[in-house]
Amino acid sequence: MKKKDLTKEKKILDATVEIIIADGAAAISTTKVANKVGISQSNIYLYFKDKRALLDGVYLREISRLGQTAGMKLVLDPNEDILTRCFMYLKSMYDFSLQNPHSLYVLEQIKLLSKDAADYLAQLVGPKNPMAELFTAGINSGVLRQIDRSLSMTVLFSVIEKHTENLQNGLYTEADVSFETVSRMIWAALTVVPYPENLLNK
Amino acid sequence: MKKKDLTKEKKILDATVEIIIADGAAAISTTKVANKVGISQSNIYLYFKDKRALLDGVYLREISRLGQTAGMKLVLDPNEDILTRCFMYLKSMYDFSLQNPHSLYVLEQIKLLSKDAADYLAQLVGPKNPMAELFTAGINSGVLRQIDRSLSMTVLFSVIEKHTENLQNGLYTEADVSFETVSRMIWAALTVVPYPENLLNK
Amino acid sequence: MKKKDLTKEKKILDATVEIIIADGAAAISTTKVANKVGISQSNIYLYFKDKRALLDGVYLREISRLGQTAGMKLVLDPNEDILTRCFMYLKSMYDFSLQNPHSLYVLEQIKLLSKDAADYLAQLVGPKNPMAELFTAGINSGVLRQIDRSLSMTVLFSVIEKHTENLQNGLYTEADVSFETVSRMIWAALTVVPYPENLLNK
Amino acid sequence: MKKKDLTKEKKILDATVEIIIADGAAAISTTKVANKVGISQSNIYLYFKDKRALLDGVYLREISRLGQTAGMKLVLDPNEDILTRCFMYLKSMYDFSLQNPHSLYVLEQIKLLSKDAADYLAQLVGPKNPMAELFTAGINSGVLRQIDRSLSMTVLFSVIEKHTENLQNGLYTEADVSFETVSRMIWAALTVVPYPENLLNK
DNA sequence: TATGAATGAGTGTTCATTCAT
DNA sequence: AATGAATGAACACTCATTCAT
Repeated sequence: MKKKDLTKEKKILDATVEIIIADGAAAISTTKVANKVGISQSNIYLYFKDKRALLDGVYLREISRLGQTAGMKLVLDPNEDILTRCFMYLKSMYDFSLQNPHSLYVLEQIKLLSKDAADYLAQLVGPKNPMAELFTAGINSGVLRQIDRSLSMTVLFSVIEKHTENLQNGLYTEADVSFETVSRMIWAALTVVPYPENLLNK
Repeated sequence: MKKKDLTKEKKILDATVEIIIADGAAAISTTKVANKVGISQSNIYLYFKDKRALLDGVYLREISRLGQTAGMKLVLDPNEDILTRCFMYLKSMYDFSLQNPHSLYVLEQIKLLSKDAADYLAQLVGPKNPMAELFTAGINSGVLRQIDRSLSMTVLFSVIEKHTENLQNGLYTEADVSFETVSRMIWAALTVVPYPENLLNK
Repeated sequence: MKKKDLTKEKKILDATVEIIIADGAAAISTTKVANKVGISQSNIYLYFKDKRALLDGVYLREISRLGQTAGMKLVLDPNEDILTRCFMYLKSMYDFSLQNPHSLYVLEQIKLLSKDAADYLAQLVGPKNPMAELFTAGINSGVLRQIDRSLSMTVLFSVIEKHTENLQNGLYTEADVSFETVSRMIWAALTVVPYPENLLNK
Repeated sequence: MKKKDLTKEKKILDATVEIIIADGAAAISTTKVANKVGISQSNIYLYFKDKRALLDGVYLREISRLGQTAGMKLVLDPNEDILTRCFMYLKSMYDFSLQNPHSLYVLEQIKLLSKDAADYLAQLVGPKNPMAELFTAGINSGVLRQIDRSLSMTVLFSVIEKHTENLQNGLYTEADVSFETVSRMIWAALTVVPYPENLLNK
């Protein structure tokens, strides 16, 4: 169970993601993943003890990717003012999604497969999450709408994911539906303050 | 493939829905469904030619349930003013979801299982849909936000679904998070006009 | 199990034959036959107690059709001279096959499905068969080759069947490969006497 | 799909052939084959990707066996005179069939099961087949009867197959019906020249 | 570290057959 | 005479997982 060859582990995760994108998470099988990587099926079990562990691997990598997004540093900086942090969070997510057009979809697909979806989401939205504190602060400072955080998160993620999907499918271009348009909508849902025009080109 | 025993067909659909709720759409198998109904597995094929047809059956029943919601008549009435119609649409969906707490989840699960999700969604959001006209009118009359309809729909459905789920899971009660709270959030995202306070208790 | 409606029985047999021709005997199923006839599946069991009985029905009808061929009267007439009877048998089979291009194929396909093929063939070539006597006489009178009858029959049937199949498939036309050509070949295999030119246009 | 254990693959093919011989090709099922070999059913899919591939495997092995028959070298030698080559072909087939009493039957059964029989036959009788050239030469040199090759092949194969079957069934012995007897019959059907007595004991 | 071999449980689907109406 | 409903057995095929090498 020692994972020496990190390259191989990465290849396996990549292949899994490819399959999710192409056929959905329900279509994942160790056979298909192994074929895609070009290794033997049983080899996968050296890197992941389970199919479950494989899915977890994909999920966690995607989550951590999301956490390492550039703008995140600013978002988590407690010295920055709340409104800016909130807006930058929105912008970071948007940028991240356009740069990793399949990330949110992959996350959703994996959640779909697990009944214990709540457990997973917990790692993202859960109480231990650094984001929780931002939300609390946001509400307390009168920026964010006073509503359960899960609903705000839902708006944020579902709109950005749908928008990304639309762009991928060529339904429209970013010229037609810009960041400003999308973020105004999300901002209206999440906050009770005017859209921060000044932050737009920051 | 004649379906005399409508009771049985209903039972099969019900069992399928139960499984989706309990374990997700990916967990559906004809065997499980049959066991739940208490019939032989092959019997299912007398009522549904395919597993696909079974899923379609579940999907369509849920969709039609949604379309028959009380408030829908008002929503589709072209003599009513646009703002009222939009608000009533939102309210109808909200009420429907609370009364059928699993409907939206079931619909989403089935959509996520099918790659041809677009085809399905089409029946709901598609151009032939009577809702499309409401949206166009809503935008033209300056009530709705000028943004691709799919994004507005996403906000509407995902928030209501999440809210319903939260209530189901006992995360909070309707006293904590009321229709007004939720609808204000959605309204802010969907429209560019003030929340119609007067329609609240209509 | 009373077979009142002879029309229906015929329709079932016809449908079965159609399926054999299209997809082979292995593809026969009561469902397919019933669908083709436009009756319910269980209805078939009123006319045939078994799938086996259905196949038998097809087989026997085809066999009896073969026995009722015009030229057969002459063949079985013991007053006619042996050489003529032999030639007419060959000609009868040839004509029959061209007029019923699927008959021999159907018979072969049904035999394929039964291990007890020998039992079936028996009805055709067996000792009780009137043809047996013709063969014995043919050999005794020095017309037919002294060889086990089954081998002669094999040449006769397999060549005619293949020829019919070739014509059906458009591999060549009767202008290219005439009765004379084919019958000369068969005649050479079956007999030890010259080809009866005079009987050709009889 | 790598096949290291050639023994196992062979065993599977052998079991399949046994079933064909006992019950006909239509009776083949992966379960039966697996049971006969004494392995789990799914194991078969490690050696053959398909049931189709399994049948192909049986077919091709039988075909190649046929091609490797001793006398074949002489048959294909273009320096040998045509009449000898033709006779040796006949003799090779005869010897092969008696030594592999089920080969021709197995081949026929598999062909009958496939609608695409033509494709299969092609490998045996097809235009790319070295035998095709022998036939053309045979006709041009005035040895073979001027008739479509498929008809000649039919006589050759069906008679030898039937003869082999008769011997197997104990209908008669080789003392009763010798190679000479059978080959004279086939020779008469295939050629327009006298039987080559001198080649008999070669 | 990697693989080929193996398997048992499970998949959706078709089938021949029976029976009450 | 005809049918809809029902079923158990069989089918080809896929899967996650294990193990010896």
